[in-house]
Amino acid sequence: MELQLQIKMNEALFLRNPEQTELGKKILMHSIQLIYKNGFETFTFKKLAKDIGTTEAGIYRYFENKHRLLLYLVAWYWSWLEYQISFHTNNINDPLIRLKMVIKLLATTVKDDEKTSYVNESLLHQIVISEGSKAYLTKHVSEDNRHHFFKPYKDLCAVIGDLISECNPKYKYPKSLASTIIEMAHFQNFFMNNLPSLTDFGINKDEAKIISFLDDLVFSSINKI
Amino acid sequence: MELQLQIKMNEALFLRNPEQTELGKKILMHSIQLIYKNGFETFTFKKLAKDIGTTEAGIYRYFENKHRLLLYLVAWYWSWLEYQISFHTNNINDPLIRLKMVIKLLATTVKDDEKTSYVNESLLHQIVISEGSKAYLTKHVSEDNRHHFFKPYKDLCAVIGDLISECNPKYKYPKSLASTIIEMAHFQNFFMNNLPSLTDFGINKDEAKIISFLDDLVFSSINKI
DNA sequence: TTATTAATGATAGTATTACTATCATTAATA
DNA sequence: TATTAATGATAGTAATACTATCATTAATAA
Repeated sequence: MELQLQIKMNEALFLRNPEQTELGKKILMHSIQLIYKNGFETFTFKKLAKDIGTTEAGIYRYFENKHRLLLYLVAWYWSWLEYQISFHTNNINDPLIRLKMVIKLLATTVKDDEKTSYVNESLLHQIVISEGSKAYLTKHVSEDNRHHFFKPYKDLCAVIGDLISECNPKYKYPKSLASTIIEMAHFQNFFMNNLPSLTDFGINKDEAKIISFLDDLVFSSINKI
Repeated sequence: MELQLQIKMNEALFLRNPEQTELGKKILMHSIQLIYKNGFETFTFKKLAKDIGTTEAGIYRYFENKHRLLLYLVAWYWSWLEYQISFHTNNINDPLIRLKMVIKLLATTVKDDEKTSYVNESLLHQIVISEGSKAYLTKHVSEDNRHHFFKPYKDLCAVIGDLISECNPKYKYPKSLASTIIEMAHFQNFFMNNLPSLTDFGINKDEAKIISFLDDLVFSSINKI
């Protein structure tokens, strides 16, 4: 069985749909590799063009600028993750077990998904950890929000928030707890690998411990009477 | 009584000590204003120089580049906050009350501190909320860490972690919980003001609710048996 | 008092970044 | 066969991120 997964992206994110052409797919594939390797700050369209074997102008036909490309990649990731969550929590009735699964999916290193040929989810996951917050930590966050560029992130947060409310309808901060889980799944990973003294996982760098921490955090909060 | 507060900064952060000259103090004062106003991305030494009435080269004599200046400002902020914490928790014996005070100090909008003439803590607090993570979310985080540029942040985290352990010696994740509190005090504030659907405080934008959320999160976690 | 040093000002220059514009070529479709 | 869509090739511009040089001024030491 060979499946192909296509994620419907907000069309305002790009000038030309990168998923519909060979060059577009190359832009996605190589930008993920380059940003993963050298970070978003030093990433330029010129370097990307050289890497692909096209010209700078060629890239600009797809994305207005590198920030839009980052928004695209990050939005793609959150959409993909929401799909993963709905896939893996399907048929599980107990919301507590579903929530546990969500935490696991958020905090576990991702393997490359064969269903998406031009996106390496494993690298993209690392990019979202290191660069994801830069998507919204800008002066134009409200404008970008008006364009619905953060919809996949907000949708995911809403899904998790609803799940938390399902576990405990009386819990007062489901959305904030949801965004806390999402952010901390990534920040604790980044800290563990780069500033380990900010975590309790520095010695063996075991992501299972991040999951335990988040489980403890979440279920302590919502299991109270 | 007129006091002057001087924070001892890591000398590797600057080329020439900005606190020791008039121009240096202007650089700190005006960079805070400019970054607050336009964000770190569009902030340049050229604009800063023009704002101050000096030349670009003049700024470069103090800071190697704008990222070092950001590191300086953020490090300054965390040092200042640790001082605030030690000041406000002095004479409080109960670690639970001390921890509550810490959360309050982390999550409360800061007023300008008269004791530091050339740093507007209120604006700096907003900068740390919006730009603080960019200090370490880089490819050179390990190198910067080797230079001890994050020491004030790590020190603060250690102080809070120790306080958590004092509240409950059996709690397994004091450092991770500490970094979670610090980050979330800021992220929930940013979300509340810019992407309110990611929080439960969107309607009235009341930072007291952020404090309640963090209190609930922390004390649920550590008060278990 | 003069000599020396430290800090600043003024100016110039370079490589890179972040784009925009134009025109020719090729491939796909009508 | 004509038309359109996508790409390639090239050029150019303003801004960014620096580095270098030399003159001037202010503070301090001999």
